[in-house]
Amino acid sequence: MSILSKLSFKDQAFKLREQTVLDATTRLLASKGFDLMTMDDVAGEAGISKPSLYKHFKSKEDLATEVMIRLLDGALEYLAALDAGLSSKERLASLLEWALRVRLQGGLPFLPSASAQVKEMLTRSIRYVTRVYKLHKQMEALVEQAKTAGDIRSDLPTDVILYAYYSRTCDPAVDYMKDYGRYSDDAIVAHMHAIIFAGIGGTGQV
Amino acid sequence: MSILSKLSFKDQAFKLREQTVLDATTRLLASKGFDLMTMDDVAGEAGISKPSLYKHFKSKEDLATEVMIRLLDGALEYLAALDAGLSSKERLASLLEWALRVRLQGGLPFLPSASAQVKEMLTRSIRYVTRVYKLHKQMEALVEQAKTAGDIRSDLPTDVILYAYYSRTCDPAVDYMKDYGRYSDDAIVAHMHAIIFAGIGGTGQV
DNA sequence: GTCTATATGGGGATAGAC
DNA sequence: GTCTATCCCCATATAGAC
Repeated sequence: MSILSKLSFKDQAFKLREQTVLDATTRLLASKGFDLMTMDDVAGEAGISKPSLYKHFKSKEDLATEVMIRLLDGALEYLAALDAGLSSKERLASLLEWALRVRLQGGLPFLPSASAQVKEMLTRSIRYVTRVYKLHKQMEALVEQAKTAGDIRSDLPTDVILYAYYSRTCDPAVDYMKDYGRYSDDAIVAHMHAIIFAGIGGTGQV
Repeated sequence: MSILSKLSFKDQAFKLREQTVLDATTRLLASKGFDLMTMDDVAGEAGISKPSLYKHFKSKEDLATEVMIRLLDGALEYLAALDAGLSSKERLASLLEWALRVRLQGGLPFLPSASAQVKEMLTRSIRYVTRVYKLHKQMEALVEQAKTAGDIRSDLPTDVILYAYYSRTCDPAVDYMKDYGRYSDDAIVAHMHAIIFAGIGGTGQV
């Protein structure tokens, strides 16, 4: 039974419209970024008026935060649904591939912006921080396990590995491969996988 | 003989003030980014008034573009001044270290923004594009040579290698290592070197 | 060339009708 | 709850005095 069937007809429409707005905002955040995205853009893209938009979300910051929360929920769900037989390194690789494909289809990276304002905005949201913490703890465990298995280098600190990993989801190299290199999504994912796990150095070189 | 000594006293002061403005803008672009940086910020940081600022640079875009041009000139100079005995891979590593240290000291990355607006702004400047092209050609040659020497993987396209390389100069992992990991600049440089050249995978793993 | 003071436009947010 | 029309701040850019 869908969650929607518990609600009245009007509330269903309201909830659906909310998802439409979140979808539109996701696309706009991905293409223009937080600073350049205007509430007029969002209203136009979602097909509603600006005051209606403000009935759903009390501010631009609130709206963007909800988008990021939904994205993190998606990541947590994906991670939880992974095949039980996969190794830790395979899980890391699979989640990275998921994130890259989300982004290649107009979605958002985990780290949406280097802007101090956006970072601060997100850390003010308890619901966002809770999810980041939960995901980070799971990722930490995966890296530790992969280190033990010898699939991830043990000579680099775990947090450094994770920072590098998260950063690949917003790597500008993806845009360059797509826009200038004309690579297919599959090729881009494969290249990013190679770059993060094996590096660009020749075999045996450090 | 300094270039300044060819100019009148007044022009010398003018040129020096221009460098002060560029320095201030560099710091502000690094901390706030183009969108959030205001011309009031720049004027205040440089210690002049806004109209004076506009006597030096005709627009905010012009100002930011000049900053990027000066940065690229710095990179080209650094590359040209490298010891003749260095291998191609050593040159690549050295330039990356230079770029990371510039950034760690409040400077800018090569790829200043993922914003379409900023990218378009920069590509409108012939002087900027000329320098990007010149640097890119030199980098391409270095990667090709390093591939031949077996120091860089030959199974990845050269442009993919370069996109990954450029992206490391603006990698958010650097900020995370500095802000959350409390790593020293030397440690950050070493970790970034390890990540780009050797990857995070265990030895012999791909 | 430098300043104070100001014009102009855009964008976040809302009042009030329906 | 949805819209039209509007408020108001802020940031780019400039006019005009010295």
